[in-house]
Amino acid sequence: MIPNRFDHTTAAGPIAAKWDDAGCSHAEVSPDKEPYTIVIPPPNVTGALHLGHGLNNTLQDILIRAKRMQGFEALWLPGTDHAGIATQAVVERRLKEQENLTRHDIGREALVQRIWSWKDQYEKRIIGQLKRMGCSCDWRRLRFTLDERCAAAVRATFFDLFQKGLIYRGKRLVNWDTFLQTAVSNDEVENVTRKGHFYHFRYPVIDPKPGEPSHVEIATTRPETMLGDTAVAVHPDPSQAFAKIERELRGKIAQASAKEKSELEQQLEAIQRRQDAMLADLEMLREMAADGRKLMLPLVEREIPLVADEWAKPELGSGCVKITPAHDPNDYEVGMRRSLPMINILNPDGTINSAAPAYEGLTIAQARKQVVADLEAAGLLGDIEDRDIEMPLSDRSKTAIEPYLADQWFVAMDQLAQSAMDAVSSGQVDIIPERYEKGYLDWLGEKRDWPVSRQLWWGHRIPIWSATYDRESEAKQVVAAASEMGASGEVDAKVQADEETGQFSVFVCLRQEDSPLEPKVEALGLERDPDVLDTWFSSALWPHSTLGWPEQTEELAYFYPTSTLCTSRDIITLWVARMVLMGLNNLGEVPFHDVYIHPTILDGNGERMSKSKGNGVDPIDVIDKFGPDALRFGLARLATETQDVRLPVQYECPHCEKLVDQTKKNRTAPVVDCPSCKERFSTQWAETEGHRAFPKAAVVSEKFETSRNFVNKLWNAARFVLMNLDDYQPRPIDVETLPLEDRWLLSRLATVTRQVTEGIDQFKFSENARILYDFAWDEFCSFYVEIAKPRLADDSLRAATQNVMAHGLDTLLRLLHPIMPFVTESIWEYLGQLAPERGLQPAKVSEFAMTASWPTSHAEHFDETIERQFSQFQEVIGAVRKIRASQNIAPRETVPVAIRCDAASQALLDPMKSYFGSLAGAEVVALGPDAKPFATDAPLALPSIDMEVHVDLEKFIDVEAELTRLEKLLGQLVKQIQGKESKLSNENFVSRAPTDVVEKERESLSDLVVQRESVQGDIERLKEKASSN
RNA sequence: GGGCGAUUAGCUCAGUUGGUUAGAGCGCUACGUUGACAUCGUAGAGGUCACAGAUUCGAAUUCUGUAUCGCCCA
Repeated sequence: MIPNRFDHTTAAGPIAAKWDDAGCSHAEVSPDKEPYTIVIPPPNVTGALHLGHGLNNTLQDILIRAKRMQGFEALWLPGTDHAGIATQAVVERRLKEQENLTRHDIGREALVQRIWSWKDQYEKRIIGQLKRMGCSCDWRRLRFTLDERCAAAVRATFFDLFQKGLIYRGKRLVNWDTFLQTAVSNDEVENVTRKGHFYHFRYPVIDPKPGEPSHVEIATTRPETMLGDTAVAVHPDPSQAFAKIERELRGKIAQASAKEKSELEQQLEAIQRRQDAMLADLEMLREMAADGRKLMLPLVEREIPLVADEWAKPELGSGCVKITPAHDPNDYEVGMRRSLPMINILNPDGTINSAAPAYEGLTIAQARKQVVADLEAAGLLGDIEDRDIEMPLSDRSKTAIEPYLADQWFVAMDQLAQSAMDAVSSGQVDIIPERYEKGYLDWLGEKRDWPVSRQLWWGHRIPIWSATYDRESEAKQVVAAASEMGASGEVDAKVQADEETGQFSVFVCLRQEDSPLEPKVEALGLERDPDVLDTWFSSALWPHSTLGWPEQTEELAYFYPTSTLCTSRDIITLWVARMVLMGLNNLGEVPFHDVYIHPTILDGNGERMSKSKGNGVDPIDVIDKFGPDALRFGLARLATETQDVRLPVQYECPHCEKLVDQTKKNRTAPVVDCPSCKERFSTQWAETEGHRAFPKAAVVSEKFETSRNFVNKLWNAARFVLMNLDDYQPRPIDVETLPLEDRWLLSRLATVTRQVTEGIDQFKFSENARILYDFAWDEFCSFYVEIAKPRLADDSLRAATQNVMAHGLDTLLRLLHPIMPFVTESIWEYLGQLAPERGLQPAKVSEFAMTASWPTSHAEHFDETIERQFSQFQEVIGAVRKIRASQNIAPRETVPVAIRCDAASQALLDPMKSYFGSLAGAEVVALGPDAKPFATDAPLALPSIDMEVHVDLEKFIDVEAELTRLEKLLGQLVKQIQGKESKLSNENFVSRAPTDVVEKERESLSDLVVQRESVQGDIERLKEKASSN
């Protein structure tokens, strides 16, 4: 006997093992088949996966399983990403917390060793998560962005770009993370608003002319940066600047609502007052700047110029701004424009360096205090205002980012970016949904050079050896010596002049990993760059490095370009764009044809899921509770075309198993009181032993409950089918001879198969899930299976019913398999035991659902008339049920029913009379044009199909209930009739709307009127009857 | 400041090119358990489609503006 529940806890493991043993997910080069390839967006080994990854990977698996069934050689290539900064940061933080050591204490090799063991641990966990979700990756091809094959690809690419002159070294202002001591990209910086202060300083003017001020006032939120000031700027044309602001404000006022107007007018007045008060002074300063006046920078006693630059805003502060080119991005621009010196005042660890000897060694915070105190002592400190300041924070270390001038390697993006833009504009790469193309093109269009150095130890080390020389001839000699060491494809050397120092740098790039040339290059006095490459550099190569490039493997020839990339929108620029340009550079071909961008999962409060917030849900917790199929089905339903979806998150109380909504408050609490059973449970924040004494609650979402129920429904429908197949004999299905309900099922299967097949190609995951859910539940279970019950009991119909039923279930299993692989596989096995040969022309099916062929949509089975007729039947059933419910007739009672209809409907319904029993607890006693109401009658008219359904209430009558029902019905009818009448009496509607629409309205109005009269008659009769009793 | 998106039932979401009474799941109410399934069945209640204009005979749907929320970029 088959159990009445699908027990995923015992079933899923063995199923996965069988697939694995049979090599179902392994793909090989098969020239006679068309390839379909997906490379996984490699998850970071920094941490475990949450439901965002769950969604991403479920969708990929749906695609790959469907394509595999469709006969493609389907390869889903798995792997993980080393995630340079993130992973090193995690390991370093642990090192500090647990052993109070820094990376410098243990050294490069030991740190990298520790990160490798971290990687091993998390890679294992991630792969385990994917496997439990049922992901049918080709595990034999598992890759890691830092493995040898990927390293070879990185090396080959870097060398190629270097040789093409697309890699150069430059000083740039970078986002410096003083904790991790590395530059981070803009994308790894998050701006937060903090409370801070706005300090006003006075810088003395050197030798002011008569009438000129003795001091210039500036203001800053970061006082310590004044140590690196190299100028003070004033606007070159303050009066014009004021005029421009006034013009803009007036423009806004003209368009503003009354409410905003007064506020804007106040702003305008303020600007005017300011102009009156300050314009003369600012113009004088402008003249002083033109005249070359200098200021004395206090504390460091450096002469700095007063310059005219538009960065100074007359409307803000004193109208003058200090310029610190080495520590502020805007000031850097001013420095470039005005050729100012750039003085770096920071050591890599964020302490003040020897550029300001009096402050050397102080941290930024200490220096800030000291500078303010010293300026006050010197009488140069003005007001200190409170102010909200925007502060850049490192995503990785959560410490403040310092703009910092450093040597970095860059990839010149001009040509590369253009090629990636062209690939999308020309349609070689399709981004779906299309709206994401804009962001991609805009970002690439800026063609900003890509800084690829990271001052880290975890990553691909930059393969450049360098040295600096005073004389160009000397540098050229070294270049010549290095170039002679190997062929031009092995070694490349360049000289780069440094304008600032007047020195000459020699850069030598080596092509091979562990090249024998390394010691020779080092013997020339060159040193290898200590930095590693940005992680995205190696992930940019992922679609081809994983297939063996730079080797010309047969896998590469066969599986590349890949078919589809499935990812989330936050890395369209960081990753997708870079894969496109690297694929084009290295292979001359785009890496994939379709980029499908799926939604981002938010929690119930609309916030992104993350482990650090506590709202991250581990797919394993959901699988433990609801099963892998429920997880997958639930996630697939979320994948609509929108960009965010909300998934409320709950704790599952370990005592009573009730779900407790997660709120912003309780999600960071170490222990929570269960509101249902009043017991306590702990959370991921539990720290003390006291907390840990309470059992820990899993974090899940009830959204998966529906899906779990669906799995159960499917299981039980299959169980019914299986229980009735003991004497099954395969026989061809002859459509012409089948009764209505069978032909209806085949017609619906044809449509559903077509829709689902199209849905896969159009990435309509949610719609597919809905179509299959509705079909399986509302049609296959609620109607087909119910109708099959009496037929299976009838010996003359049993065999044909078994064949169609087995075929229907078979098709449903195949269509559902990509979304719910485990339960469908399990049923498939049972079905195979009883009906190993099945189908329209019975044939032996494959051993696994996973390897079964995808159903074909039989267009010839689609029959509109049949579907319309069947829906008439469904309407009649619905009418009987409504009457029964309104009369509170007990389900075990069978009610006599009379159906007044035309001859055609009579012919249709006559053979289906016996199904009224199981579907509506009714017995049809009269059917056709002559069917009459009963003496004690409950009627329901179905005017759209010209039928009336009557139920004999002789034994059941509840006059009050019936009157209530009829009067409610009458009310609805009257309302609808009024609406229609007013519509049709509107001359505009009648004359302007298309005639068929008007005609339809007229018809439906007359139907409603007929119905109203009949209901009124029923009410009167009933009232009479009630009063006569 | 710019871009993208969202706003529909208590909650989470559908809603095709404008056209009957705007749908589903969960939750809620009532009734119901004799072999597919209570992880179920049947019926029901529940909506000013964020707001304001415009276009149209007709707008959840098209356009403009506003508000709120989220994300990305500066």
